[in-house]
Amino acid sequence: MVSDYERQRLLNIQRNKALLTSMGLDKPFFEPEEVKRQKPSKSAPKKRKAEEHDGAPDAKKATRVESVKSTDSGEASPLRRSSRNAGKTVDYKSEKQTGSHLPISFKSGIREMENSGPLGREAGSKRIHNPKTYGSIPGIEVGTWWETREACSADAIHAPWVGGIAVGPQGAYSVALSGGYPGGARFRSDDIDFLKVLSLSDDVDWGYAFTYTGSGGRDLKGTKANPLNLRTAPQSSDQTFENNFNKALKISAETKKPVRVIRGFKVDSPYAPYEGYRYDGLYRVEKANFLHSIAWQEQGMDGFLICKFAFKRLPEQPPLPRRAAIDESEDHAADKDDGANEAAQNEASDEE
DNA sequence: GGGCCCGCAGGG
DNA sequence: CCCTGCGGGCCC
Repeated sequence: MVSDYERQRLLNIQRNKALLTSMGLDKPFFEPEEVKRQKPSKSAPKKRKAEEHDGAPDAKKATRVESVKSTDSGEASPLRRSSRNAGKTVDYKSEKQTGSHLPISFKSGIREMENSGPLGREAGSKRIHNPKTYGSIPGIEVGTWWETREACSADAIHAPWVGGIAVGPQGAYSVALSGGYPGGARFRSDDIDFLKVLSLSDDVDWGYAFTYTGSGGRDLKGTKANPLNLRTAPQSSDQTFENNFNKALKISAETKKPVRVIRGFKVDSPYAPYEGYRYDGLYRVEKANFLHSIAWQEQGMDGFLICKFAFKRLPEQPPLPRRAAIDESEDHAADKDDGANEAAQNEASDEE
């Protein structure tokens, strides 16, 4: 049996899908080579320029993942993981620690190195690049992976440690899909615990297009005597475009400035990394939609209004990595029937 | 797993 | 200076 809240969430998801579809973002508009796998000749090995740097296996110090070191030395690291080996997240974790399957670009970000190759920061975590720039950061390739948001910040990809939107005058510099801000939908589970609030998002992620929830509308302050100072709180008011973060994304939709996108492991999406945070390249805000979906108060009937944004990935970037199909069937079975995912699914399963 | 609380970086 | 924000680590 489905609670009213879950029903509303599913409705919101349908709305978000409709939002993307109405703009033609359900079509396989992205890289043709991603779609037509039947061309065996040219698509296979090179693709990632990341592998050019593969000759430098000198992982001096890993920030935190000490075991991600030179065990991967000579191997040509495949871009995608075989779905055969991908039954469990645990498997991936061990793979990550040996590093055997990871392209170099997945490791470059987690190292603090002196001068070996283009990096976003110096040894002492000092930035060499300014995060307040539109577009890519020199030396940081699409697909670069970090353990923490702090590391993302140090490499100038996404400056805020916590915030999801990096604000600039002509639009957002970058956004983080981190999963910790359900925003668009906070639901009470009637089925399990009457007071339990589930943090389920209604956002749709088709990889090359996705919806994004705005900021605000949550009371993070609490009272003077009892300041909440938490990073999560139930939606307690409407979101508006007066909010600086939302305003920035609205401006992005007007200026069409590119926005750097990182996906975090907490995102409920087949395009989310299993661990850490990954730079997925440049997107554009195609649309800023006011009052698109509804978040529900704990009491129920009073919905809060949410700012929704539609993102589209810019062309001529490396293909997006995608979780193996077997994991997705566990995660959630949504988005099975859209063209974009169909193509990506072929991509994911073609290594069998 | 959940609750608490400490940060930082950025913006006003 | 003040505040916030889709972290992270600690504790239980």
